[in-house]
Amino acid sequence: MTVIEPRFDDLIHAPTRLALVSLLTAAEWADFKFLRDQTALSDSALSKQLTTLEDAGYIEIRKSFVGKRPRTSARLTPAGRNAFAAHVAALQQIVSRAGLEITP
Amino acid sequence: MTVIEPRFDDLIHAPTRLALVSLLTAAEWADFKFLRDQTALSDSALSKQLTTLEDAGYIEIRKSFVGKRPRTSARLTPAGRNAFAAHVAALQQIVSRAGLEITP
DNA sequence: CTAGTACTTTCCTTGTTGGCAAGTACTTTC
DNA sequence: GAAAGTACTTGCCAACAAGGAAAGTACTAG
Repeated sequence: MTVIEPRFDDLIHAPTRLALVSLLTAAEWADFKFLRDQTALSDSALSKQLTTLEDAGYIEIRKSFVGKRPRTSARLTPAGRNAFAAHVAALQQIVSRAGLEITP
Repeated sequence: MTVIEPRFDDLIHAPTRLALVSLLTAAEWADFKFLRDQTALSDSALSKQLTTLEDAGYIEIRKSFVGKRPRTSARLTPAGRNAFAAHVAALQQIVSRAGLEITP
């Protein structure tokens, strides 16, 4: 059992990328359209954010074909999954410092 | 028992203000120096952020004197406390959608 | 050959942040 | 009593991030 050390990550913290990464933790490969619809981002905005996350090493992008149509999918890399978990731990620390109860 | 409806708050989400507000939830009145030291912000940056939070109605600023020296303190308003709780609930929703557990 | 799909890239405008420096209002020190 | 220090506040500015619009790429479909 590995201990996740809290680490606040500015790249992940930004609202749009937080949403993206959280969507990706749930799924394996998620495709462009799905991410665009879930996040309500424009094609160009999504494309840019995916590139940013890819450059950071947090996601992997796969380009395949479905029939003859191109399909772009993304999934978290282990590094991305880790960074997200570490960021969540950091948020948790902030929140618990605040003395708020969290009851799901 | 009041139910807190999740509401993502961009004003609170920004890293510096998230830190500030979380510090304020723990304390009653917190003074300028304390907040500046805990957040590692410059005087000017802190002053501006406090004004931003005050304008939003999230904090209250009190100016008093300790001996002959001025002392600026801040505390959350009920609205601020609520907004923070609602934002935390929103974050929780994002995180839980990701299938990660939060245990305080 | 024109239109459409599925993105990507460039250009540009807008908004946010923090640094730096000057300002305010006193108080303390030399 | 002039200069320096405390405790902030405000104005100006440069850096950067983010998204819209539109053109570009690379095919496929009609």
